Amino acid sequence: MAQTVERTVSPRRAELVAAATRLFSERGYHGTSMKHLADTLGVLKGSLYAHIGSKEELLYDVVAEGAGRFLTRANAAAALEGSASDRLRAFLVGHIETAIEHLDAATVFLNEWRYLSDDLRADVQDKRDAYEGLIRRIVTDGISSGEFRADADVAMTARLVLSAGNWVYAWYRPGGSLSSTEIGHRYTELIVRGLETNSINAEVAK
Amino acid sequence: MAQTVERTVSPRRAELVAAATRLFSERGYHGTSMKHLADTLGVLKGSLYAHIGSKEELLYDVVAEGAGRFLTRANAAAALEGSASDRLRAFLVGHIETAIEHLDAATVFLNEWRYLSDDLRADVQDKRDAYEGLIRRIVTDGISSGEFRADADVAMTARLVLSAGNWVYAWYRPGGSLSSTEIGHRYTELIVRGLETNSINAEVAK
DNA sequence: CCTACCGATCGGTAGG
DNA sequence: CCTACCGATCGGTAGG
Repeated sequence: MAQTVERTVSPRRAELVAAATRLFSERGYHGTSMKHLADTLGVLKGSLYAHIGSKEELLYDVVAEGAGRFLTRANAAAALEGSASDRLRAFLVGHIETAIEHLDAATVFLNEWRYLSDDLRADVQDKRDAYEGLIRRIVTDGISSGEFRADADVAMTARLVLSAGNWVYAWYRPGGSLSSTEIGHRYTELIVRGLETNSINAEVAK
Repeated sequence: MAQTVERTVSPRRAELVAAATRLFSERGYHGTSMKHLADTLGVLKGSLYAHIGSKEELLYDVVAEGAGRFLTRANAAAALEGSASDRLRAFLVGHIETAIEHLDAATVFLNEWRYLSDDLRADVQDKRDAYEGLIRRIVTDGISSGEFRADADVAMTARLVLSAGNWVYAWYRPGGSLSSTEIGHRYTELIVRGLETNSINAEVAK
């Protein structure tokens, strides 16, 4: 009782999850074998089962870790005081920063979660629904406050924000000229202000 | 020489490609076995090789067919006479109609193309680049004509359009209340006109 | 973490 | 399109 209990996942398991994040991202869940994973860690595949129960458990770990990161950032953005467009910007910037800082985890989260079995997939679906609820709420608030146009389509606006954020993994490559923060800002400008000229927003903007 | 030459792919091969489109979409390329495909068609897996050379050839067929559909519609949109926003709308509506009418093919095209070997993948990449070039051109034209704001970011705007279109497969389910055409229109409105109030666009719009 | 192994399945082929 | 088969690999386990 004097010693702190080892409640953290074993470091070896964490290495396994890290390797799985990498390989599942590059080759897909079904395209990655346990032997592949084992080779990466320098052990034989049978040895992996000292740390995990199954390959699917590993996928769930990677996906849940990704989902958790996105949700944490989004909750922070939604809780900000400030205008709806401030919160929308914080939400999208946070999403894109997360996606880029953890590109492999984001890729697996977005592409491979559908291969989870029913129970685990339902768990992830709940998190995705909660996530979408946060951005919808921000849009709704902006309409209530008069900041966004009254006839704005909440569902479609929320989806456009998510589409911008969720597609980043597909085109972003490290070393680009724009930072993740800058990418988020530009998308937000586009969505909030639109493209057309003849808008007084152009003059209002700094 | 009197008979027309059988130049069309054999109907059996077409059925195979159709089955592959379905299964690769649901389970992924690596998650679909040749036995699986064969079961769907009611034959033994060895028999499939009378129609194809390899499993990868099948993936390429599905992906190339999807890419072709998108490109055809996009070329038509880009060739329209009319304002840049008209062409942007036609581009996005065409993309979304194509994605929804051929949801499985679109899903495979977007998610599984990366598992093609280098040569075939490069071929698909070229088509993707051409596609992105078309929408960038439309945005550039809109800036030149003064229709879009002069400080618009061409690359980011084009990416936002593609993000909206490419993410549809991830959330759209048949039986929704919006038609594919309507979805395309609403996204286009959002991108072109923006969300904020205090825009004279609100009054200008019909 | 290794040795040694399990039954099942993988993509693909030869020959008819 | 079937029969019959190929070597390789799959996820996973028992026992140490």
